[in-house]
Amino acid sequence: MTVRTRFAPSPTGYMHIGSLRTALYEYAFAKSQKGTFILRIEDTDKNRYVPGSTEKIYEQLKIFRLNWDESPYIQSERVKTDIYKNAAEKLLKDGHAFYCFCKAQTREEIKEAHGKGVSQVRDLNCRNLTAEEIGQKIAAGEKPAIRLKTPDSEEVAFFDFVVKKNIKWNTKFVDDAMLLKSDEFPTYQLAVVVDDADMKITHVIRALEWLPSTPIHLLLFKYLEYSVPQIGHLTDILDPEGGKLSKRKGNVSTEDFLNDGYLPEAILNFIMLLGWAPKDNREIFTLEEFVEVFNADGLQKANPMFNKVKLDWFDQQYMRKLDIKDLTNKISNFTDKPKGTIVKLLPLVRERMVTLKDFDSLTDYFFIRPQGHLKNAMAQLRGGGAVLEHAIGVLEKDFDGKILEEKARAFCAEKNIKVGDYFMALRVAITGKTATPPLWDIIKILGKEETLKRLYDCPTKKATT
RNA sequence: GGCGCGUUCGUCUAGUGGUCUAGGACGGGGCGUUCUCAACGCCCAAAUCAUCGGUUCGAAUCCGAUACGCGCCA
Repeated sequence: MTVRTRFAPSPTGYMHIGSLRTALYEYAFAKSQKGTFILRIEDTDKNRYVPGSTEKIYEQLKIFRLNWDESPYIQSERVKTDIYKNAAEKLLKDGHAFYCFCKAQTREEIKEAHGKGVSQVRDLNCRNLTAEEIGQKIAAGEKPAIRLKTPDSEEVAFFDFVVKKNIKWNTKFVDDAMLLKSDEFPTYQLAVVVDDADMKITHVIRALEWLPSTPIHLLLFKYLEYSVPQIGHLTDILDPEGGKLSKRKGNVSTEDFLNDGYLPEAILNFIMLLGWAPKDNREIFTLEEFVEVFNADGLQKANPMFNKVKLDWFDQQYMRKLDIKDLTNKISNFTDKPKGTIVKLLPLVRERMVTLKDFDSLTDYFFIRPQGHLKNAMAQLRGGGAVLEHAIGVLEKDFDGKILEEKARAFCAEKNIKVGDYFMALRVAITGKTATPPLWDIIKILGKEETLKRLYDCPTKKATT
């Protein structure tokens, strides 16, 4: 049997980094077994639907190269085929569901009605209505919803192939889940089961947060007479601040990271290892390599914490792998500088960049002459003024890196100053910074005229004292 | 509150009864190279394997309880 996995996001605005990871594992699981990976948009919850987000999901998956097979399945369109309604009616007919006429309640209302601490699992109002009562209500124009008639005390269980454990529940703790709303739209619970069966999904891989609704699905699979797929639950990514990774604590959407200048390959590689590990400590994987080595055994069961510092490291690794042309193109999305300029300065800064965004801040001194703060910096350097005068003398005569180096060393030896101090004085005078690429590389690009102008503009006299 | 899942260096993890004085990576510290930074090379610190109890000749590895974390329901 061919493996079929699905990525089933809800279009609620953006692609969460955790969703991307789920998609990645689903993709890798299918592809590693020459299987099929499909995409299903779960958009039956009209309240949570955000226009444009379906397109965003397509776009993001493409950026990360998680290409799905078959055309995407859209639940709101499938509603029109009555597939969910038919399933709900079958359950009704077989006595596994009941009509519910209760008004939809908000969380707050339910809380108030039942008091805190009381878990209301059974629907007492409508579960036991007689056929006659139901008939009257419908005749009176009331639109019923359909809910699952959960058995009172049965055991439901399944083997989680990720957690590698048998997990079971007593149905007395499983609620009478809403299946079909009064507008005939299915809830997540019904739609997911009907679709996984209809699309012949062999392996359901989803986040741990769905584990508690699994007993409902298990009952539905049974009552609808579908065969149950393998089910496995993935860890949730935790925020270093505590709790699940959430929007208000920082970046969570894949777009956020992309906009911050991280390369898709780096993000993907980082995500791979947040919840899955190989046996051999290897860390760098392209998507293809990952598919090659991926297996469910390496999936973790403890929630990992999102550690941005490691992401930075991955980004640096991938940035170095790019050739100048690719890197230039990518950087040009994050700076106003023309590509010609980027190409020229890139060799000086590429080892120093962590993200694509860093180009501007690492090269700003090429475009902005160092200003007032320079005085302070200069004053701290012993003999700074004399150094600058010396350097000016050398550069005016010979604009050459080798000669500058030689003469600087000779000068330092004679005046008994450190070579490091000499170049630091020059560095600060020319760039206004204490950390830069090797000085001559910068001077060469600035040119003789600009370099000398910057040196002349320094408050050498004051700094000498 | 109820139900469920989890727990190895700060973080991601290797480890599936003796080979573990617990390995790797990120981060941190140090040294080297060096005009600074970065990069690179070498080295170091860092886990009583959550705790307690049990099984066993022997446990990070098996079992139980507790604690803590995370989630779901409402």
